[in-house]
Amino acid sequence: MAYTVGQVAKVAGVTVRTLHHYDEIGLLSPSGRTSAGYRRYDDADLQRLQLVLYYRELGFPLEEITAIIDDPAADPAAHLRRQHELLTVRLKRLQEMVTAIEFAMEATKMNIQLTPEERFEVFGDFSPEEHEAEAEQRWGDTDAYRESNRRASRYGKEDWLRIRAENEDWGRRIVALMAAGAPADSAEAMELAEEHRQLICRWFYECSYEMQTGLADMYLADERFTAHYENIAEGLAAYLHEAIHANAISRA
Amino acid sequence: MAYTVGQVAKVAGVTVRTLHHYDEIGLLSPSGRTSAGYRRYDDADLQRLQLVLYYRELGFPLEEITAIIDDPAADPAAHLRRQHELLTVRLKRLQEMVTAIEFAMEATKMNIQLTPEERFEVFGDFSPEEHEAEAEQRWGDTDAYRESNRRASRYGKEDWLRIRAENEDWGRRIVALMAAGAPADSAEAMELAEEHRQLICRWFYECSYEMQTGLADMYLADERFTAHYENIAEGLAAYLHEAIHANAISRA
DNA sequence: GCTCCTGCCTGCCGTTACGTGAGAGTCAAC
DNA sequence: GTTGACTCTCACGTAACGGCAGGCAGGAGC
Repeated sequence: MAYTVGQVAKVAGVTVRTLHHYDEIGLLSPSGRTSAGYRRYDDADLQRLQLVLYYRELGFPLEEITAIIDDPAADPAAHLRRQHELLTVRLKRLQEMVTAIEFAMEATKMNIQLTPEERFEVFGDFSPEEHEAEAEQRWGDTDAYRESNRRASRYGKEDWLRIRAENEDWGRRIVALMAAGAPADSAEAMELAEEHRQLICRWFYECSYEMQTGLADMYLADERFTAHYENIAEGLAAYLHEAIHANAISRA
Repeated sequence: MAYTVGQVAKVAGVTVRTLHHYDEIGLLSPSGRTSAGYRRYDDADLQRLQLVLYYRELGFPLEEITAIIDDPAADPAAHLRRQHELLTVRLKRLQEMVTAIEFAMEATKMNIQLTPEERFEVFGDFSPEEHEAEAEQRWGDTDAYRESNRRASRYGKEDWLRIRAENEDWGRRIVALMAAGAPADSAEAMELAEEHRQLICRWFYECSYEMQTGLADMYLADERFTAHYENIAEGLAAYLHEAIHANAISRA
């Protein structure tokens, strides 16, 4: 099968100019021409173009792509493996960025200031080791946050006022309970932990017990989140942490 | 806190030249200068830079970024939500590419020719509807394939010969069994289905029963994969399909 | 006071991967 | 046999910097 520039451009989702350019620089020269000088691409050309586009999407400069593809030591399967590897690396990077954004979202929701280093953690010298497992742990599942923001983006001023009111009401009650001396694993405290979870469920995302305990751990582990709760009442961070864990265990 | 260009560049992971450029085009002008003309960036500038870098990473042209950031209707939270959305879109796109590569890998492993359309499916007018659920279903879990190729990339010629031998041995036995008239849900057929799964486990990736049934479905649904098995023996695709399903049910 | 080294400044030209016409020939169809 | 869609080859334009030149700034050590 032979194709014209236009046809190739259409099926591959690139412009004719791009194909001209690739011809110019010798990255992808059509295997033939018609008598009138029209470019004719065949199946092998398409295969090559596919490789080119994948490597391009992966951010390689065209010159390098030429070298990679013309490398006689690399068979098609090797290219696929290589691209697959590179893709998964990029995937990871993107997931890191998503996590960073989610972290920032949670932080601003709590009125927490980020340090410059944290702000650019994901850009600067990214330390892959640390993020690898931690990032996934930190929020449990990113689908949840996706859902959260899909919902949150639709809330108006009224909704936010209502959320705040519910939240403050809950805050007052847990502070009162703690002040009254009820242990964190008492039925009342656990009930308030359950309310905390359901509040998240109702307004933001489906929050499992597992995810809630993850949040609880973060409230203690990250001092800025700790500070948020300690600001409300001394000892609240630890109290809430224990109540959430106790509740999760009892419901399991 | 005030920072010099060099400090900002270092913490943000960009070059000094880039900051100069952003200043030139008015995208990010430092809030002040020293008496000697040195640029002085403050925390607000850093915050703005963070926004810039995120949008840049998302592929926006700088001019557009200027417009987006200077939009008075968008508060910080709105930016975070927006970036989060964009990121998840990109994430999905990347995952699609990974799936496409995996599809191509499986196809070449089976010596199956791809049509031009399939080749560029992921590039051309991507139809989001179709891929959304299907892509995830097709391979069950992409972690598996990641593992597969991490391992496969380390195999040498000897390994491949061995894999081929094991595979052909298995092929001969299932063909013989089918020819002997043993039903697909017989203990012997199910045992060979189990071997099929363990062959994948041993050489490529941890293949759960669920994933194996996914593969089995594809062997029937995609006629090129069907053809592969039908080439070995008539009715083998369906036979294997049923055996795999029967085996999966009995082990559940 | 002088030197040295590092960091910062402002031009200004180079580069990559195309975009965007201009002007002209080509091809299938009506 | 002319229209309209498609193709060709120059050729200049562009975005987002990279890289270098030539020249101050400022603290450290002598």
